[in-house]
Amino acid sequence: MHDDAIEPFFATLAAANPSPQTELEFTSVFELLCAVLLSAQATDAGVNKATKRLFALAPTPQRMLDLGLEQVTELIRTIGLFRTKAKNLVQTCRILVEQHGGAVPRSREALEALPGVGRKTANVVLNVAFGEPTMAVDTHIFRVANRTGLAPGKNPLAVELKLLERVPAKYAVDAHHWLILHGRYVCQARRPQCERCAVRRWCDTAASTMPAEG
DNA sequence: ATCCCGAGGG
DNA sequence: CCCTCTGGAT
Repeated sequence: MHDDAIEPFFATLAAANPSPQTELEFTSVFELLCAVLLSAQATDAGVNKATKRLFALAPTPQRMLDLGLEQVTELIRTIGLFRTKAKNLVQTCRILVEQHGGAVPRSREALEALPGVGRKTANVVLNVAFGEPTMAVDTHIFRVANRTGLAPGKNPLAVELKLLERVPAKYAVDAHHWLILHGRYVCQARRPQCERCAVRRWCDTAASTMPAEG
């Protein structure tokens, strides 16, 4: 993708969706952290079903500790990787209570020190909860960035760094949501919906495989 | 590089 | 059946 295409690319996504948001359901920063931790290799819809049950009984770190690992495991059983995630959730709650006064820390370093929280999860929390212009490169963003030529890279970190240097500052906070939603509903993994893609005129892949518009 | 791991869609 | 879903730890 040419440098000159980046501004209109994001302007088009912005016009179609002025205030993009996560589709994860939460009512506090703690719940956001839990939902994002659970969302690894899982759909938002699936996570929302589980967190509806989980947050009803454990809306705070202390309440989740009181609930215990067995109960937490049962409540999130419908999500993939549920055993690992349950352990990570409970242990994360323990650290929040013992080291952060029951609050979610605001630094990348403290977030990534939580079990089950890596760079991508920390980036989501920093962006959604604290408004920082981070690029949380998930499966969607990795695919869209490479396919379109917006920010090609062989691994998520390489894509993230290229996005940070290439996305205009005015779009930096919302960019990660635009790219996710675009990947989820239009630029899908299996069958990309190029026919109804608003930004195909700037896309490397669509340009090489589809006729020019006329 | 490999493991974890259920739900939903094609 | 197969692939995909806002990955992280080893």
